[in-house]
Amino acid sequence: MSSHAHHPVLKKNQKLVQDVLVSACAPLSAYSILDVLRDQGFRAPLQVYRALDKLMEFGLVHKLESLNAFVACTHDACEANEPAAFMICEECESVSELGDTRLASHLGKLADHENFALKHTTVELHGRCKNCS
Amino acid sequence: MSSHAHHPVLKKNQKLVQDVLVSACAPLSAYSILDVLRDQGFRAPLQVYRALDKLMEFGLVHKLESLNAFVACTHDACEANEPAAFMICEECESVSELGDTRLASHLGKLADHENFALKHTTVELHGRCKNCS
DNA sequence: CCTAAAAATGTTATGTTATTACATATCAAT
DNA sequence: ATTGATATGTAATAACATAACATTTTTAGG
Ligand SMILES: [Zn+2]
Ligand SMILES: [Zn+2]
Ligand SMILES: [Zn+2]
Ligand SMILES: [Zn+2]
Repeated sequence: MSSHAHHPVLKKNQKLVQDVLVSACAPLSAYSILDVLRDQGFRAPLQVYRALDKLMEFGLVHKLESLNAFVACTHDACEANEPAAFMICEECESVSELGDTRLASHLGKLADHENFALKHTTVELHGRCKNCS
Repeated sequence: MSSHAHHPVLKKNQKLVQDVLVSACAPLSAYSILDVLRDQGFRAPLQVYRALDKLMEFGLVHKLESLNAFVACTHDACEANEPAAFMICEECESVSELGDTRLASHLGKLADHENFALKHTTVELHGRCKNCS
């Protein structure tokens, strides 16, 4: 009974990758995911990357560009190009995803002001989380 | 007669890499820089990466995490952890570096609010620039 | 149901980005 | 000159990502 857009039923590999990311307590590289899924029959990186591409398309997974790693979306699933921000703790590797409307709007204005047609934003904050201070 | 902090004299390799980036009209990967500098005696990636590390430390170069590529700073040289934002055109590959004080302050507040000790920010906006629309 | 097109998967090889490890050279301060 | 710190040279390897092609599964029409 979600009030949100309907997302396609996940295929076998997509579901496996998604489950790994949801269970993880930190962002995982594609190759880490591959290692976890060897028991389930995964053999090659492409199996992971293809699943990740779809999951990102569905807004269920995000890539952290500054880590070359992936996390499950902690919102109900971000819309395709909705800008999110990530706070990444360098101590405990925890990541929290922020859906900050004002940040999104600020970035939108910034782009507008330069006549820049914004398609996608990457916002990643590195530092120390509350627990690690 | 700059009013800014004094930056160290660049070493030979650092100067070579810096010159390549300043001349470039788009972000360059480390391996592209290596190719350009083969004539000047560069042989291995590490020569480039070491120079880049120092240049980034000095605030003279920034890494675009979403491209795995590097650009020369277009400000007088960013302070170590000063947050900058980059607008990256997916059509012409041009990059413009924005020093937006309000964005920086907004990200600072966002972090404070979560008791997050902010060390470094990555803000990269992808889309189409003014000229390409 | 049958079939054709589209999407997903399997597999191998390769391309691209970044670091480890260790040797040598240069520089700066006693 | 001696010493310690920084910078450089080089080879090998690790880590991240895609190309190309074959096969299977899913989906939608007839
Ligand atoms: Zn999300
Ligand atoms: Zn932490
Ligand atoms: Zn800068
Ligand atoms: Zn452009």
